[in-house]
Amino acid sequence: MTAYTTRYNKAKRALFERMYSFLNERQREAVFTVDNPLLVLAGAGSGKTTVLVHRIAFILRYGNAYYQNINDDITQEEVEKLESAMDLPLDELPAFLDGLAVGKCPPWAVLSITFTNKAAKEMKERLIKVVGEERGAQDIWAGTFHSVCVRILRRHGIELNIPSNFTIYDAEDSKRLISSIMKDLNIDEKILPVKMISSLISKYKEQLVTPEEAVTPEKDFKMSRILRVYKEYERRLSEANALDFDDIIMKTVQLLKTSESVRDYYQSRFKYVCVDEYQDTNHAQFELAKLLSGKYRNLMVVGDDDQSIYKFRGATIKNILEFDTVFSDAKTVKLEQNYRSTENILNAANAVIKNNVGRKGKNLWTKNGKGDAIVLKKLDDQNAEASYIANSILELAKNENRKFNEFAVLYRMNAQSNAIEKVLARAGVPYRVLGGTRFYDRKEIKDIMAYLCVINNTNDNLRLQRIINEPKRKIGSATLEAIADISANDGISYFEVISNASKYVALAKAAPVLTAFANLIKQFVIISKSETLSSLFAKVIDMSGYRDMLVAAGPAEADRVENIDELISNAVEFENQNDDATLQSFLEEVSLISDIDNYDADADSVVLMTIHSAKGLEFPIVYLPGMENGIFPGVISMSDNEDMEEERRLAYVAITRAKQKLILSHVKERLMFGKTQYNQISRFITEIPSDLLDVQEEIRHRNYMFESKLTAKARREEAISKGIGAPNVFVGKGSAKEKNGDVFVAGDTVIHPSFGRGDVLSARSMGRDYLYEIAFDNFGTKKLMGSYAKLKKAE
DNA sequence: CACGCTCTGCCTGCG
DNA sequence: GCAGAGCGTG
Repeated sequence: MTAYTTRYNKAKRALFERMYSFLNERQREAVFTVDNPLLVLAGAGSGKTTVLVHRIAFILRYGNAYYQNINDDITQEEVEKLESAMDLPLDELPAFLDGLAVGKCPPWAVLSITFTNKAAKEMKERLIKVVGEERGAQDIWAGTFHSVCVRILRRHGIELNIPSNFTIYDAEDSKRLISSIMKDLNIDEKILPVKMISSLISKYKEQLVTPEEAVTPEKDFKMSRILRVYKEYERRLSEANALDFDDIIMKTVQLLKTSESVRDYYQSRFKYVCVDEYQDTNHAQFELAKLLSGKYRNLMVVGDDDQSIYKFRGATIKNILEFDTVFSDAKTVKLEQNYRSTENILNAANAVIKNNVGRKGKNLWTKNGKGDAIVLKKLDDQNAEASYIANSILELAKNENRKFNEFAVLYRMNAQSNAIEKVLARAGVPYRVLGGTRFYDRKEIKDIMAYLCVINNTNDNLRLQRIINEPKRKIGSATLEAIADISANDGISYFEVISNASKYVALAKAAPVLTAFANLIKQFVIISKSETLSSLFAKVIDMSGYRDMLVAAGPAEADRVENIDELISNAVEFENQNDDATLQSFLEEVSLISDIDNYDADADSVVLMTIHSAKGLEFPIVYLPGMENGIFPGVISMSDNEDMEEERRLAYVAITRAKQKLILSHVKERLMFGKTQYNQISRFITEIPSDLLDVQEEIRHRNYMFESKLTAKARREEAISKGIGAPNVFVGKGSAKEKNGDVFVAGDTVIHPSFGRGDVLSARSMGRDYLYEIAFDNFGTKKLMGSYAKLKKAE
């Protein structure tokens, strides 16, 4: 080693630091730390995704070039060449540094795991930008925990006796299954609620505990019954060739633990593993990450213990708090500079979160300047609160020339959205609601999906049971019980039983209808093999009689008809986007998507969602209604200290979503679940130093709905001038829709053929139609679908 | 077996 | 305030 070697290594680092001068020092450290376990504690808005993306790009291009010292003999000439490179133009540096790469890694050897599809998609897009397609950005495995595991299980699950065409049961399916098991085992749902059992089973699976491994105190009667349900639940899942969401992780862990060849395959493949939102991982996910990175041990986890808000579904903050104990050679990097919010907003967030005991401790700071004071508004009731938000949005849109997509209204629970939605509609503010009932959770969609699941996998007894009498086919509970008995005795699926219904004495009476149903499904199976997805969907909807059933129900079910049609358009879309649009791949994609994945930040409308859904997002202006004890923090968490800390972390997440303005509000009385509550101001507000707050009160002691200084006509014109046209954009799948007939907005006066004159209170886009709430002069307020109502404009 | 009535319970929710 | 489950009746 010559004297030049030290100088050489130093110059090399200086060059990399220069190349990454757009990052701060902490961020650079995380990017350059490539080998061994790494924990990045990334505060809200600290550029965590930037670090993840650039670190992967760095690994692919330069390997461990920054920290790997050169020990060979270095000549004076070589040192000087390196040192003079400091004068190179910045855009020539990356190519120059290629010569210094050490142990760079192929893209397919990098695995990046996130929680949501949205995060995975964003990650992929940014990788393509930074890494570039020519460097194989496409080949990086970037997916959610579930998509990664499903991929592994489809390919290797057979080693655990999981056939590759398994179906996935969502939370509702799994509750139905539990409920039917409890009936069979004669367990009273009033003593042991389904909800409780399902969450216990989920907890076991998150802890990787099988029913056999679960230990119960001898005399614990309840526990022993729960375990009996768990055992039977497992049996029926495997009989139906189905996995629930927890299984997807648990079985993958089991597979990696038991099969040496599968474990070797993945461990040798993944040289680098990154896990985002690590604070949200549960025990099973921790084991999975540990297993997948088990050979090279280059596991990087990124998270923020202060943003851990999913304890209730099994996330354990322990994973992050104990990371450096489990991996004793782990390095920890803290990102505390915030690039998102103003100082006032950050100070408020810091002041709230510092009341938590169980945390690593971090203090966010920013160079963004103080910014506006945080507004704290007190109002009469939830309607006044909603009106205030609507007025405030219109005012800021006008005075500060804000676009509607700069605003977000974040609430603790979905039930709060109703009052706000109504008023926004009246005020002509375009908005979208995320969350609540997902498109694929709607009954009619789940029914049609159940048909498709049975067509794909006739062993799926649960889905078969769901649709066998939907629409009505005169197959009642007595027949179903007989089918279940035969199925259990002969060890064959429900479908096999009904296919041979005439063979069984117990089914003699129902045999004709059962055979007809079995033939219908068999026909669908044939169609599924010869025709396109969309044509299969259309035939299922029509030939099953499902559409006729809805149409016969009249206008009340009009929106359901729209939804099943929307499902067909989704199939068409899916065909356009995928070369191999099989039924199996469609079902899989659908079972792994969520609403937030459809959030489109570019659409110009105010967005309403829960604080949970908003994690990872940011908005210039954020409203937080319902800052009241009993709402936020929620009533259930008020008695438990750990739950209270989770609520406080949720408050921290909520506050740190805001970039420029934060508006908190609370009300004197609130109508909720049909009851009036009188809540005190949220304890989290009292934790914010008062000098950060601009306290305003607007108490009128009277019932109060949206009042605008603008007339309905002026509001509408304003809305149209802003390019909104029709007032609201519907939830969920956001494809542009053709509307038939005249379209009305809140404030219009219309004539209905039988109800006469009325005023449109709200208009809501539903599929290709509109749902109007109309106050008729003589018939009261009614909700009508535009295409059925035959409305005419009055004037 | 289907329909309509009453009763209940309801936070947050990844995939 | 609303949806889904349970129950009684035709």
